Amino acid sequence: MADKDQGASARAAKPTINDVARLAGVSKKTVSRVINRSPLLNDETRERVEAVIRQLGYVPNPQARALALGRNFLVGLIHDNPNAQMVLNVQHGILEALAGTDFEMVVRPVDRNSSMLLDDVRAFLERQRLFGVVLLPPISENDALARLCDEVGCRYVRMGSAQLDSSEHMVASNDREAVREATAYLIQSGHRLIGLIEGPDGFRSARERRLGFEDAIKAAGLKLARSLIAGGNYTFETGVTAANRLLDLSPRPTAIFASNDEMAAGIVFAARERGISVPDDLSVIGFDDTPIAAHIWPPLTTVRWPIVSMARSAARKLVGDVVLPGDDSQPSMLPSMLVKRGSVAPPKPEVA
Amino acid sequence: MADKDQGASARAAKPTINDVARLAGVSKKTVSRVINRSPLLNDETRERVEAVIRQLGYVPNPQARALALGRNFLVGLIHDNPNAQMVLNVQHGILEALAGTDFEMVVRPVDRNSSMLLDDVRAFLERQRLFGVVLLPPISENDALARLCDEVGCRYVRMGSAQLDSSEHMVASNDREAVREATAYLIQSGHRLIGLIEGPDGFRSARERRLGFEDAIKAAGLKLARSLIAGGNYTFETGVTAANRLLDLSPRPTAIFASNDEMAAGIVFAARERGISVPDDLSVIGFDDTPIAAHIWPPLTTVRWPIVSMARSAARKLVGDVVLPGDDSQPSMLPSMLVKRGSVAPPKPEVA
DNA sequence: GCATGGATTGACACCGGTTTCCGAATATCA
DNA sequence: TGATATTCGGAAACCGGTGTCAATCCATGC
Repeated sequence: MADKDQGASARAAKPTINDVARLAGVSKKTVSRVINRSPLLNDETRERVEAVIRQLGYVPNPQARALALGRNFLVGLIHDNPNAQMVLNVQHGILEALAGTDFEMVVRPVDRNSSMLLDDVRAFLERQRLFGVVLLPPISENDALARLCDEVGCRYVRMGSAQLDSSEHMVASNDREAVREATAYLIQSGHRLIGLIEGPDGFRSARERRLGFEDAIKAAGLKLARSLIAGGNYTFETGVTAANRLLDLSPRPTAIFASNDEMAAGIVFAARERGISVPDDLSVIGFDDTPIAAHIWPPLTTVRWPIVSMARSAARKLVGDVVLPGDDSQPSMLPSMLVKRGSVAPPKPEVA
Repeated sequence: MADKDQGASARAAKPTINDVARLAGVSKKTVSRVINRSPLLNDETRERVEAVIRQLGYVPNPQARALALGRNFLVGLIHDNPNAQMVLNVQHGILEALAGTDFEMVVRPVDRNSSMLLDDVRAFLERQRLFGVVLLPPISENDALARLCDEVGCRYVRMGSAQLDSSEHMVASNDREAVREATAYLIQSGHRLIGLIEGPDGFRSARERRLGFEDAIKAAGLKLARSLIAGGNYTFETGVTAANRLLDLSPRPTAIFASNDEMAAGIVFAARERGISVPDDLSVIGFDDTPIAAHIWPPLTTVRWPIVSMARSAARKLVGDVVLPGDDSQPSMLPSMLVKRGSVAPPKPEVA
């Protein structure tokens, strides 16, 4: 009751498909064919209708299309906020891929630890009838979630650090190889006692990065000491804590690889508190190449994770069929690369 | 052509309003009344229908409702990525306010400098027929954008650093007063030569913060030296550049206030490069209280900007009428507060 | 000149809700 | 008990597109 006048009288009513049809002297269906780029359509008719569309400034109503088609034009981004910069980068990547299409992006943060996770997501997907979703790590590593998407008939693409689904449903980076390379770089710089701050249990990225680390250590014939591996949580604070544990060791490691930049920044923070100089007394390498990596002192040598490209690729995989039929060429694997900055130096002679 | 079987046969068809009506032995209209909480409805009937809804797990189709009602259930977030953490905080605030309602959030980054800005946004709003939008600073300071929203009949709420629209359309913080307080704190600590790195021209937040700075300087009877004010761009890099300019002065300022944390981090970075100790040789205060403020060394004294609360309030203002009719109680002004950490100390005697 | 057939086009039902209009049922009241 | 007011429920139209299927048109072949 008590309807509000939203100023409808002030602005012209939006033209509908019927208006276009009437002015062009064709049927609704034909206009619909023009909109949907149907190939079985006379060029002359198409042009006439398009002229009317331009003249009227007609825009098809997405809600009506969504209802008729049984699905809307929304791509969901489901994430368990791992890191603000990363989430925003992903949003940009997705929107880049969606630009110029009819699709929009809706964002859905979820709580990884909630017992309601699957129910929440199911309700979200069923209610909104999304066209598809992009799943961000770490939540993308949850197989139950992928199965749920299948079950409710929602397309999905998972982003992650390893190929944990068919290439149709996956965009991955090669974390293991990239970390092997980063660690090899430390070894090549002369380090022999190298610490690792790994990510949380159950994270695929943590596992892949740890495996890469181990690959390099083994390949160099070094000993893989259990004590040189500390656990972290991908947060700055746990980076500080883990770094303190490693820096208490004797002999002390001369270099530490952290599974992400936040924790690497924590190492630098902890080192500074103890008067340990980075990189003179301690070399540090992180992972991700978030802005913090370039903004702390010294600038962090890190592995650049191609998150924007991955997101773009993921979104294209989702809507590719519709936008560019037959374009199945989105890559499923994008390489991570070592970025050398100022946090790595050869170890001091007396330590080595 | 070439329809794909999306596994429809595998999952049960979704119940429609007709199924509910049949099972409850009532008409569609009655079910619709239950869904829309119509007051003219027998309690007994309502309960019976609700029981069936629960039993069937019925969820009204948002696309159909959107079509019938002429508006959808989407709240847009329009931003010109000022800072990842801030954008994500705003997303969380909005989604908090929207949780439990039928609304979803769609995100729309725009380019402040694009000549197509207004056309892009207009196309977006007209196409999607959004229920409403939240405008983030700095783009929220664009009056033309607000007028555009009015024009296309889209509700809007602007977030910002000053009350630049009616309270119905605005959620603001009191930046000027908060910065006055922060600067007064520096003066009270003994500083007399205080630098300012301000935000870019044309940003309302930059202006408000500068005014607060000037308020405090004048109130203390200090001289407002033009040379002590440097311009920045709200980025880390310009913070470094501006800090270098100020630190080249002789006599050198003993404290610097930066209009945001990124630039304040740039000051700390520049100081470290020059061997100037923070806070012993230089005190620094930032603004925003982003995570970087707590994660650099020393932890940054800063002004906490209540961005999450502002976003929540903004979203509630938008959908409040629908969700809680008559709830007009969302605040339009939320206070910023000084957070004291480790980057401020009294100036050294010989410098003072 | 007429049948054949591919290329175009249009009529109509339908997606799943909301709303209008009106008849029916219940409650209140004389 | 009958009349009137009030509330509730049902049929059908409508929101603005899309799918199905048949009709129409024109060129070609005999």
